[in-house]
Amino acid sequence: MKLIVDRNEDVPTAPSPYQASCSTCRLSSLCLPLALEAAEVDILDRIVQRSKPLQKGQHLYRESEHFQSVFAVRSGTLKAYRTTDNGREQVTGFYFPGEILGMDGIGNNRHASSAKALETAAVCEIPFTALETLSAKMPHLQRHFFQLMSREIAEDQQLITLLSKSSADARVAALLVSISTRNARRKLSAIRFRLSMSRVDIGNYLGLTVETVSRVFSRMQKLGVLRVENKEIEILDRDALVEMADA
Amino acid sequence: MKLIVDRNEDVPTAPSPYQASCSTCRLSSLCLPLALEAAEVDILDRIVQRSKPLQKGQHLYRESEHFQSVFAVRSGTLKAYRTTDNGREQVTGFYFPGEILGMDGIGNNRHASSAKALETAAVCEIPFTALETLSAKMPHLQRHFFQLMSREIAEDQQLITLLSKSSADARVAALLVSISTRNARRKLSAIRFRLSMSRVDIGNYLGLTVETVSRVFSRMQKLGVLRVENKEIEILDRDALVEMADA
DNA sequence: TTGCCTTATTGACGCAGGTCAACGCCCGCG
DNA sequence: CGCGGGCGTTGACCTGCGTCAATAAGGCAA
Repeated sequence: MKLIVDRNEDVPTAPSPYQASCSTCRLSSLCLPLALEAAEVDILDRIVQRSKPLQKGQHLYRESEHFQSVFAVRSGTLKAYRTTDNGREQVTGFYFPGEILGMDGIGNNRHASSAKALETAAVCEIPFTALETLSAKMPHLQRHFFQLMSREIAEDQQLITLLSKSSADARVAALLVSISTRNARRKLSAIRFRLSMSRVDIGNYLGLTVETVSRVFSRMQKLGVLRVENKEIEILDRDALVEMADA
Repeated sequence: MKLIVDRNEDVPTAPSPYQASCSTCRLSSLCLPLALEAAEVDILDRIVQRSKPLQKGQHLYRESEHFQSVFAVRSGTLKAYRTTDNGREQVTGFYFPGEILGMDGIGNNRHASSAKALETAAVCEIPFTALETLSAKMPHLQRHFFQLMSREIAEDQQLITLLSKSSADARVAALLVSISTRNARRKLSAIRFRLSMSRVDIGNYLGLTVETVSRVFSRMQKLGVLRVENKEIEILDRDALVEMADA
């Protein structure tokens, strides 16, 4: 019985602006504005909606809901997941600040996955029809959005390869390298960070059980590759980790 | 030493037209023209290039090659695959007539995978910059292409789920159901067809060994779900197959 | 602070599917 | 038309990871 919690899971629709604009956003160099000129950013800015932060556990959207917007993460982390016919969950991705999610909903006007905040998180909502209209007028934007979608495809293919061919050690190593790299892009430490997702989520994403994930962490710690303290991770030997990731 | 074969693997660049136009193509209802009006199809037509068919084993493009075009399959089957750092191959998809491949190359102007003909195959080449230009002018086309990419993402996510959560039986069942459904879309038999890919390719795609694929086929045959005769497949109990696909 | 509940770790054991090996059957080539 | 090499099937055995279970360690509520 999670009635109380469920009641709390709706997406907030507060209208007030929570941040000035894309042009002042410190993530603009990684996000949608990336390829745009100042004047264009201002126009983009007008269609972007900002709302009050999501609390941990709140949904941004749910699978099979009507698709209307894609979202850029401003702060916090979200996970995307889908529910299989037989009721199990599959985490399909983790999204960090500067990254775009929701693009899997364009194809059928329905979200193909659900998105949930793993911690308090703020997002920018980008109504898709407006983005389309704008894209037709701004070639850079159109191109950039095609590229973002293409990269999502390429990343999914990498995950497919990982799931299809790699050992438990390699999978965990690959995830850690990925998080480390993405942190670096955001000018955060590539060697020390806090995992915002649970072991269950990690296991689910990587096609492993919690127990296996836990054992891999322990093993890597014993080998001196990592220091693990609950959710805090320190990468002691990045080369070894990269090595493990493709074994 | 496969020198002779390799010399034969280059993409043909013959200039002569191998088919009249998109408007007369019997696949136009599934392919890019899908969302377009007659006049628009004619314009699209002008950028599409047709060339001489690929022979079995020939590459359409190779991983990390400069990206220039996406391709629509006109006849035959192709497989897309990537090579991992440690040299193994991962098949990321099979492409049948009416389907588009190569979209994973847009992100970095480099093909993220290789594509190879599994049998004699004809494709239409769609130069991407021209497609972009056209998209900016034809909202239907832009929208349709966004949708195609989005669906590719959603399909990859389904494969991720399959690889992450399903048994060998379920994986094979899911592939057969997928082929069956796609055949139906093309007005071909959904219950009897010829597998254009080898058992190795199937196993590779599904994250299984050849031996396991073979055993699953035998098992399904014994259960009366399939009739397997070399590459010829007959689905005897589609419901059972669908059932198995999400177990 | 205490207490409860969720999350993580560790161990013992079993099994689905990988590995290794042998063999049969297509099919293309001479 | 016969022969050779890849492709597919089947069997026997092995192993990495899942499963089950017990315990520990956070973390949030009151």
